[in-house]
Amino acid sequence: MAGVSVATVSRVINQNGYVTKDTEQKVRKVIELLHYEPNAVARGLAGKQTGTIAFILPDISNPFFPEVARAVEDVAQAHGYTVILCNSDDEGHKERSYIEVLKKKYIDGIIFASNTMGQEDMQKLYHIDDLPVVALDRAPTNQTCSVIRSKNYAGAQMAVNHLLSIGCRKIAHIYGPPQFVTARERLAGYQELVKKFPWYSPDLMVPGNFHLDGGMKAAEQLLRAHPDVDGIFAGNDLMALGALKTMSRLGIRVPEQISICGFDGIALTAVTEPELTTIAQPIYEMGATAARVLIEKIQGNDTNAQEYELEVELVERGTTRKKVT
Amino acid sequence: MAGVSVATVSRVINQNGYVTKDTEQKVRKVIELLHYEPNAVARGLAGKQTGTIAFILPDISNPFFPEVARAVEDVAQAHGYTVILCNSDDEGHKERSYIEVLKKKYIDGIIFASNTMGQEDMQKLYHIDDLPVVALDRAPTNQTCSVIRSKNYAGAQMAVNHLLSIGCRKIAHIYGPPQFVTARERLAGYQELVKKFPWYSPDLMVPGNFHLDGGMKAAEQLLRAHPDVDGIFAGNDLMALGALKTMSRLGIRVPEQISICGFDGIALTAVTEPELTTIAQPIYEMGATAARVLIEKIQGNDTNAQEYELEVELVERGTTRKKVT
DNA sequence: TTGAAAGCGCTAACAA
DNA sequence: TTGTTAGCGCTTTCAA
Repeated sequence: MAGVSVATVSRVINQNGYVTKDTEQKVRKVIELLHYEPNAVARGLAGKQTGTIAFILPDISNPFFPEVARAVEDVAQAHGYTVILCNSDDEGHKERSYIEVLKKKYIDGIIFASNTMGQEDMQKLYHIDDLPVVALDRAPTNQTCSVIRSKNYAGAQMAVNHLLSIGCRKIAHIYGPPQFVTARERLAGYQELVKKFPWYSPDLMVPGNFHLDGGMKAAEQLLRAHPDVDGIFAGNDLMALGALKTMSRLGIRVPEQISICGFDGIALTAVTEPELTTIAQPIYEMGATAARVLIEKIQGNDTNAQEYELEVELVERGTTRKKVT
Repeated sequence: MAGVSVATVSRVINQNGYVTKDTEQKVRKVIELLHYEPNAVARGLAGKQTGTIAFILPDISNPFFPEVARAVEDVAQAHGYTVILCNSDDEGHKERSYIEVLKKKYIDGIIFASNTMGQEDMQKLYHIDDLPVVALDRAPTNQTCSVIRSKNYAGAQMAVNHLLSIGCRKIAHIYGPPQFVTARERLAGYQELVKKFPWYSPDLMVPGNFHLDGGMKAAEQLLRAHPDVDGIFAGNDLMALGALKTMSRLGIRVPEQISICGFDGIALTAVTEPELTTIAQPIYEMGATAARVLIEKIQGNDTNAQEYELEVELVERGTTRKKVT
């Protein structure tokens, strides 16, 4: 110790315990002088907090997630945390193996955007009750896990209402894999609103896979069965873009002949021409909120689970336009 | 120790030092029994290796990077490493602050895809000579840093040759920010090949920003100055997509009136209609190679810097088509 | 071949 | 208010 003391330094650095202004000054000076940097790993060992959180998602290549990841990292960074990225491909065994590794590394908390395991599994199997967890888009089943979601049901209805309002008279829906809550909610929102119409028919709802190709195929199938469809609400933007592609290939004009509305609000919706009308989730905000909530939990405030339901917004663009009749 | 020994366990786990088959068996059994999991943080403290690498990139929201990140994470994961994600926005101070944090955390190595600092800075300022580093897309200036790149110059010429071969007779180039080597190399490749033609003119090269809007504006500007351009080679896919958008807005048919070729091979090139012809880099492969090389360095083999130059490939799609004359 | 013990660098309880 | 010291859980000499 160039100055005088020993682990009073610790007190200075952590700003806890009693220290005289005087000695504090001294210590800080020496710290400065020596370019001293506390060793994070040692602190981790001693304090069981590493200033690291993990973000487990299905696949960072899926265009929805980079923006979320960016938000998570931004907020984490701002609070002095570092984030570990984990691609689970929605496979349970990958999630599990990540969790094991992460726990060994004294991770401080986890943000889950991957859907495989029920919360119960997580708790039971991995004893992460103690570990702060926040989830994106799934129902909370335990007390320690907060959830960030957005208004899928209401959003779906906004989409349908928008299509109705511009004059569509037969609206179909391409829905995502039913194992995702988001897909189910959006489907339900559509169905509820639409079932009262005379043109309603269950096979106006066709399954997709939340990807481009799924949207393309679903749209083809749809048009074969219902050539008179004049509006499509897709369960996410990727499938909507797929549908748009199919239209383009079949020589069907959008929005003149068929209007298309997506869901998510990913950046890609602005690259096509016409640009895609969509129900935009506050994607960045969702990631940022998740990180914020997680960090608050880690730091001890706000222990109980909460559900945050963010607003969605209709972004009207080229793939939908008022019909001139 | 439930079995018999003490830190022989360490030897067993790390498979080093002498241990009898017999005691090894015993130890393993107890490990199994107790569900013992070595504590990674403690190992980190003791051994100065944490099994964690960092991936510093400009922005994970930029569509080029998710696929790289995915590759890095896949390979890391396969080798028992965990990856920390860092968005630098190409700002030096962010890179620096990350490096500081990462060093404190005993990170084992860094993959750099961010371009701000010269290697010299990195070495001089942050003493990361000891730390294994591999860079994506930049010239190596020091001995310890390997570089992964792809054939930008040759790729640019493939693009131009392709446009020539389908009958384009006046080919423009939208180039990226000159501070990026990749942008400079692609520009050089274009220029070298094109300067011998009578139609060549320096203002056929217009600047873009590697983003969609930059491509859109550049294309507008270009067409104003040279309405007779019939081929555009953009420095990356995003700008090419921007150019495509501009064409679509101006009612110019692609590929009939103007052909467009991009560079990178990102997934987005398949969402538009027509789909974008592009010079595809092996994006995933680049990330995977970076991770592989880094891990090899970390593990001691292969200490010296190498340059890996990966092949690119022409992916012919809808935005270019043989002119019928 | 195995055990004892000294760290790795920091935090926190306990004395002083 | 500050110093001592015992861990945190593992690796690694050095002896035995």
